[in-house]
Amino acid sequence: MSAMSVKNALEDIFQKFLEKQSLFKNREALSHEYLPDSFPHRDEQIKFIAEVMAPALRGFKPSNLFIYGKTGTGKTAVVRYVLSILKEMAGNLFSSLKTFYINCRLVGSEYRVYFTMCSNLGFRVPFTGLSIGELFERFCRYLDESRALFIIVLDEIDALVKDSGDEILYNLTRINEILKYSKVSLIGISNNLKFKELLEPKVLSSLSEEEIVFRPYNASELKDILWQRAKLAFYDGVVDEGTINLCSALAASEHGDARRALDLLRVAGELAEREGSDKIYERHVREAERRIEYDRVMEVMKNLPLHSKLIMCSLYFLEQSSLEYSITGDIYDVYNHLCSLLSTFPLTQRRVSGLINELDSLGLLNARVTSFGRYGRSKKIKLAVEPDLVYEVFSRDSRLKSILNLRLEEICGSPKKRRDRTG
DNA sequence: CGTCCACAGGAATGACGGGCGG
DNA sequence: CCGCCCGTCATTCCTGTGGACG
Repeated sequence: MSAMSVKNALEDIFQKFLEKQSLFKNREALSHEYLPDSFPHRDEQIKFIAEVMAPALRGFKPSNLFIYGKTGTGKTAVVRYVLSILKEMAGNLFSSLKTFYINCRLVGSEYRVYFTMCSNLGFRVPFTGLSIGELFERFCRYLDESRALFIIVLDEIDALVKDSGDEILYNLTRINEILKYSKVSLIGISNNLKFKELLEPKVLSSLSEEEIVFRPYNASELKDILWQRAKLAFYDGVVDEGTINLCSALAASEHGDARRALDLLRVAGELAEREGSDKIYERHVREAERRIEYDRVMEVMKNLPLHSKLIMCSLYFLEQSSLEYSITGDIYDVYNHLCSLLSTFPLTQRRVSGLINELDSLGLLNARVTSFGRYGRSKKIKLAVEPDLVYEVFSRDSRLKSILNLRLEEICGSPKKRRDRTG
């Protein structure tokens, strides 16, 4: 193709884009960060949280609050909304009310939580190097110097506790005993209920002086939410009843995740727009569903460390055999062979077992412990994604593409005798 | 009913790179 | 520069275990 015709083609694309009426009036209204000014079906929760937090307006410390509910049930949005109004009103009064919002999954460790809060206060601390005790003392000092009422929101708090323990919560719940001029109140947000079992009773009772549950939305509630946003996001006539119904139904079947529903609608809108359609049809929603999953898996797999990739590869090979599922030992065998093909030192089985669990929680494979009686106890493992996807991602990896076209027998030498596991 | 497989998964420990304060 | 502590990843050693088989 000559340079000229490339240019023409591009101009054509841009021209068509300009001529086309966009379907979106305001794309932002469907994004995760968008804070609407009303929350359908969350009146009760809003009222409750507001009542718990209200004492802050008079400078009293609100009770600690513990919130749980699955992803996409509006916990984060509602809390942020209530706090933003609260701060607004506090600003009109005397009071120095400050809030921290920490997403524990992103922040990750006790140290980094304190670090983040210190930074938000405008104090510079080394981002590593201090002992936690030292950092905590400084943090307390800064809080006291600020002479304010602090509300600390710890979102996805279960992630923090799961790999850092509940020490940080213990410290934060008794921080008021240390502070002279400031007060701290905590809001913990958790995705799963079982989180409570990980806490010591003392911490738990202190953290959840008040407690509230966000139930998943059902399909009809999701519909209301989607309509609210769709009217903001799209021009009239772009979405119809059928589109909204389908999005809500799909999201409702996955534990009523509103975020999911909004994603579906947004991506479906983008697909429809790109196609030049004047409205969103069912096929766009269906395609959006595939697309979202595809993107997610691609993104996660692409960024996997080498050995996790090798584990995925091993499973990919094993699934080409007639076995109904694989177990840890199978994977470790193949994995070992792959390592020697790539002249890499294999990790221990203990570590591989751990990595398999991590891949499971990433949703790339399904692993569940099963007893085979006389034949031991292991994990039944299956791919949770399309094998073609595995192939596609790894064929772009310079280290892996050389082995990806091998067959199982070529890797393990003679086909290993395998116990019958069908049925 | 006990045995024993093939691991699970906890705990302790270590290597390593980063970054402090002195 | 040193000594210390951090988080992360990995190893080593370990005890625990559901249930088919004998």
